[in-house]
Amino acid sequence: MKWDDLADQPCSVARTVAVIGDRWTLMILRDCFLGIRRFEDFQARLGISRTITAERLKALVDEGVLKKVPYQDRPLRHEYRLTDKGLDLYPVMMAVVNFGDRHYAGEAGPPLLHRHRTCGCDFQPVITCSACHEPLAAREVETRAGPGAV
Amino acid sequence: MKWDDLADQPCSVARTVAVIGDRWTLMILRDCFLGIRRFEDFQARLGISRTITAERLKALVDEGVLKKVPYQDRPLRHEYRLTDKGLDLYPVMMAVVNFGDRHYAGEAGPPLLHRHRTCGCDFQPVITCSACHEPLAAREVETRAGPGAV
DNA sequence: ACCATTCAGTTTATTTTCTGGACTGACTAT
DNA sequence: ATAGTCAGTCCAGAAAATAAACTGAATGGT
Repeated sequence: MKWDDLADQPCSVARTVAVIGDRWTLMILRDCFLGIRRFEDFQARLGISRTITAERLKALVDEGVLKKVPYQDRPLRHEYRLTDKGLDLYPVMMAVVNFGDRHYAGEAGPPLLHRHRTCGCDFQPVITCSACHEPLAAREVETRAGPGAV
Repeated sequence: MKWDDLADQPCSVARTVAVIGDRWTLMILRDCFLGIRRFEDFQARLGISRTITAERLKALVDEGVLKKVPYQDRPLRHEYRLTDKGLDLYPVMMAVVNFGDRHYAGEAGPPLLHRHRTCGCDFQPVITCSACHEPLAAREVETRAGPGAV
């Protein structure tokens, strides 16, 4: 299978992975959620080739995950910001962070802490059921074909 | 930067992405959560080269996300199962699925439904704050250096 | 005994992608 | 005039992915 064919599968994972399922794309998104906006900053922080930085940013813009917003004229320059669709990736990011914190944090603890402004506490993300609001475990879930199945 | 250098960064996203941040690895994990266990089944479902299937499965085993369990002798054959560490990736998967359902489901609706056995309802995953149990929004969160920072 | 089939890979040659480094172009600051 | 900033593009070589064939251990049929 080719990478682009993923987007055509009747699977929400495949369709999403076709967009964000790439090491550098995920790292770019991490930086976006940390407030990075400019090409040179992505480039410097990631330490990857400029070609890939440019290509991945363009792909994310084409997908509607990021948008280019001008921040100066003469010379005209743009910065990259998360769209509402991009912000919807926050749960994915937090789930990834949480996994890293659990399994790869050193003895010192996690490299970053997250504070919930609303309640003022440092937190871990907890995934819950939209129906009963209880935390979800993989083994408690049954999957079956939905309306959009082939 | 090289791919392997990611794992050495003081960042939980980078460390996790070093393990799962690859299109085919994510697709393999999707299948694991759907109950696929055997090499030939992964291979057939994904339609990717056998080389990559073998290499990715091996990497996931080396990382402790999957384990090889013999299911017959003569000839000795193994199947791949999620470890407890692998099951910890469930929130990541569900977050990815949820994003796909929101943004890439056709008019018919999502291709798969998830039912919470505990409460009996179809659900969407909701990410909440471990402290106040309210749903989390990206804009309500502040990030700062934690104990494991450089 | 012989041949086909299953399963889990490995090998190989070719195609695709990624990399580092140099370069472009519009402008500002000294 | 010269250097510097920013956002890229271009290029040749290196690395990774691909399809397709092959290996090897065993079973099942005739």
